[in-house]
Amino acid sequence: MKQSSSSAFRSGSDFEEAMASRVRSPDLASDMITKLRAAGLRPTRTRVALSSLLFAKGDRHVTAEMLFEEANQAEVSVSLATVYNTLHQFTEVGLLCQVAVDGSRAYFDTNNTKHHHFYIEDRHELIDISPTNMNVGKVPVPPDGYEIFRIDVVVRLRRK
Amino acid sequence: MKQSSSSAFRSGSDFEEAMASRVRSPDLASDMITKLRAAGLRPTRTRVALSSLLFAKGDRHVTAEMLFEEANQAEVSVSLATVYNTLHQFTEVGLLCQVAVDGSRAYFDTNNTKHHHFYIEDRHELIDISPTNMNVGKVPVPPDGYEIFRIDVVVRLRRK
DNA sequence: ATTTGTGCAAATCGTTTGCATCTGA
DNA sequence: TCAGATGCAAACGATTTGCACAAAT
Repeated sequence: MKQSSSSAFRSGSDFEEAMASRVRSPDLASDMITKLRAAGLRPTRTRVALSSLLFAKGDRHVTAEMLFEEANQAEVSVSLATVYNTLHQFTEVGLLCQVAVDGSRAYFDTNNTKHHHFYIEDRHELIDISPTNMNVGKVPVPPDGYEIFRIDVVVRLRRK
Repeated sequence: MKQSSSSAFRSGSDFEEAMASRVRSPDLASDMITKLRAAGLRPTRTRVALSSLLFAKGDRHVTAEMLFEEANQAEVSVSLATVYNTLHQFTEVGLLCQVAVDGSRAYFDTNNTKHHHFYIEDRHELIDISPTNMNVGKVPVPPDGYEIFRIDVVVRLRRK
């Protein structure tokens, strides 16, 4: 899994050092570089920094605004526009998936395996539901010419 | 069910005539007046006109923009803001329900019974799925202090 | 060197709000 | 009469885009 950081990029570059200084663990950065390369994205500083934030702490559900604040506080300064662009790029290559629950904001989920969600409306908070704990029964046949590519289940919660 | 139109509102009013002239069938208008009154909303011209459009043709999934165009073409001129307000009022009193599938637009569904949806992404189109044809299995217990008030299932479709 | 990404500000889109005016009970 | 609705325009928040600059291969 983990590999020596030098294996992930060209030697003699100060890219490695620059990257390492931006995140807590140099190993994390190199993991991210590997991950980005595997996804076909060039591992730029911004992408490495953002993916480190996103993927370091297990499953997360973030809005662009949330990630933007997090990044600007602790890491490289990024513009909000770039955060949006990056989140969409990550989504396109399958590193993230987008969850439509709120209408007003877009949530991005670092868990890209099949699963569902609780949505706590008054806290604007998402919680994963493993497909083990909840599965959808029979699904009707889609209209002609179309196929199912995803099934989203949102269990909406309110304070008792 | 249906009742004579004069029974629905004060006699001597030209409200009835005005309403009747705005929709194909005066009976439809009076049905709408009844429906609105039952929901605790005053049957104003705008509300009667919009509800006639919404509820005359069976189950529909509309955006504010769609209803706005429809109304302005065929009926009383309404402002887009009023369409939004009216859709929300209808939702609050349970005549409509709001479906969050697209993130960018809000859809309003005239079917307010429990059911699910196909969502055809490339056409931005919703199709009802009766709960008879699809049901969700066991649902995990919600976190403490919260209760489930709705479960949304969206089956996303793509062209084959 | 060439291609690809980034920052910024301005543009856009859907939606909401404030307020003066109108209308139904 | 008078609370409640409506229209309009302006305000708004989230997201996207255009373009000059910077960085990665």
